[in-house]
Amino acid sequence: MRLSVYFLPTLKENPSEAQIPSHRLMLRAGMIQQSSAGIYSWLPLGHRVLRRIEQIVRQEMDAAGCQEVLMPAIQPADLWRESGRYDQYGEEMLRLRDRHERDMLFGPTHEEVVTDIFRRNIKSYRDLPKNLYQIQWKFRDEIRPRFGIMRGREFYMKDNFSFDLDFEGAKRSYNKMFVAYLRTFARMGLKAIPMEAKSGPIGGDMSHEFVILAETGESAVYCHADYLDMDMLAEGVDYTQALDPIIASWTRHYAATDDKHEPERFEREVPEDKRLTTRGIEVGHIFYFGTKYSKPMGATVTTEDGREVPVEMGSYGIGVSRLVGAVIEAGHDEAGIIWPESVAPFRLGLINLKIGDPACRKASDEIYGTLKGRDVEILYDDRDESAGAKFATMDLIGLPWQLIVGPRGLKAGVVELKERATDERQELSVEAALARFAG
RNA sequence: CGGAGCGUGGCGCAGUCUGGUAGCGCAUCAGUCUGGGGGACUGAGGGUCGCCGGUUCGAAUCCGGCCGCUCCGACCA
Repeated sequence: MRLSVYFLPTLKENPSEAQIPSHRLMLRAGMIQQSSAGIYSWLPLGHRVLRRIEQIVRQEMDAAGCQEVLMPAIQPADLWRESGRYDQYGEEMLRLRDRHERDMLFGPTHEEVVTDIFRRNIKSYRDLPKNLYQIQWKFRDEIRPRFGIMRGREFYMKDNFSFDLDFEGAKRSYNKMFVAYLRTFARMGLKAIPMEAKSGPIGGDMSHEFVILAETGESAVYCHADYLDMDMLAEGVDYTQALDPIIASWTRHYAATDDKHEPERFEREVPEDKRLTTRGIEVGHIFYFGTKYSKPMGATVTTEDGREVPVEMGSYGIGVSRLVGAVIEAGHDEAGIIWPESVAPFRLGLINLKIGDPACRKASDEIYGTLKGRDVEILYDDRDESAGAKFATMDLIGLPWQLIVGPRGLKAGVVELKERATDERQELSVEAALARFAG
């Protein structure tokens, strides 16, 4: 992509409403634009990141044996009356009425819809387990949206639902999601720590929130510092193998969010020098809820011995749009964003320092043409701007690599490669640079 | 929802107290010089001062109502 034609409305100054780095930088880097309170448009750069994160989530869901569906955003109120949640769900639910005076709602979540799909199609234990997921926009009319897309009213979410015959099966599904989440966040370069969370109506220990530690996070968290040093499981996982050892190692220490925190237990179980009290960003939540919806909605299956039982369910959510902010909170400096390669909007930024110089132009065009031809995601700053402006823009949008073509270097037959995260620079020939990225 | 603020060219702000020609920086456009960290100069365009009503000879400024947005708290991916 040539920057001269790319829609990238960057800001030099900090917008006054943005309080936290991710919000500030997303606005300054032209990734998002507010439409109304808690509702944003995603501009090209932001949209690319959103898509990349979405794709990682999708791949890991698929790898864990989930199947993608897409449920309606607008749901009938009757379904919610069946589960008993229509009256119970508060003002966060956006309620609508269609032209026939039917009560509708913009889905804040999809347990009812997915349970309805299940009950209409699955009747036998032989069709279990099943695990369906979707990635789509939700709307929750939050009292106070804030921090840009971190707490929007409209947000992009992956949610999935497991269906099993019995508790043992449900636990297996839960564990799969637990591991899938560890992998998903690790691939984005995030340290997400599974923390005990409010367990809801069923009780037990089958509810975890995955939390990125960050001072700007919304919730207070308490955990054992050793979690920070643990390998985030970047290598492959065989979901047919027992997952208990992985679960065990990730639950062996104390880690809890504010509403589940037990100070006495924290002090008893965690040595003083290992007690970490900080704040965190919740990016995922996994949850076992048994027959809470299947029972009232009549989602039953027939067992091997002919009994009819409500299906055991769990639900699992990842805040996809929130992750964009979380990745920025985890990776930025004074100059701007620092993307991990896995989610970067482009892998490489090419800077032609001197537009008026024929040699610079020729070398830059050649590099751009070659890499683009080999499907390298490259953003080429071919604007007629000063060198400083180009450096500033490139640092702001945070692409992992910058390839700098200037008259000084070209005279010596080299271009400069800069790594955004470390600011390490090396000079190399054009050929070497091409090989480095097209190889 | 309780508390606190803000709304003036695209962005950041001044002007409002004390009514009287709408202003600054950045951005934009044209041109020239530049070109290794948001460069310089010259010129230009762009604003019903959130909306409605009131007071007044005259309202960005005073009064009333409404709308929008932000921040702090209780809820949430």
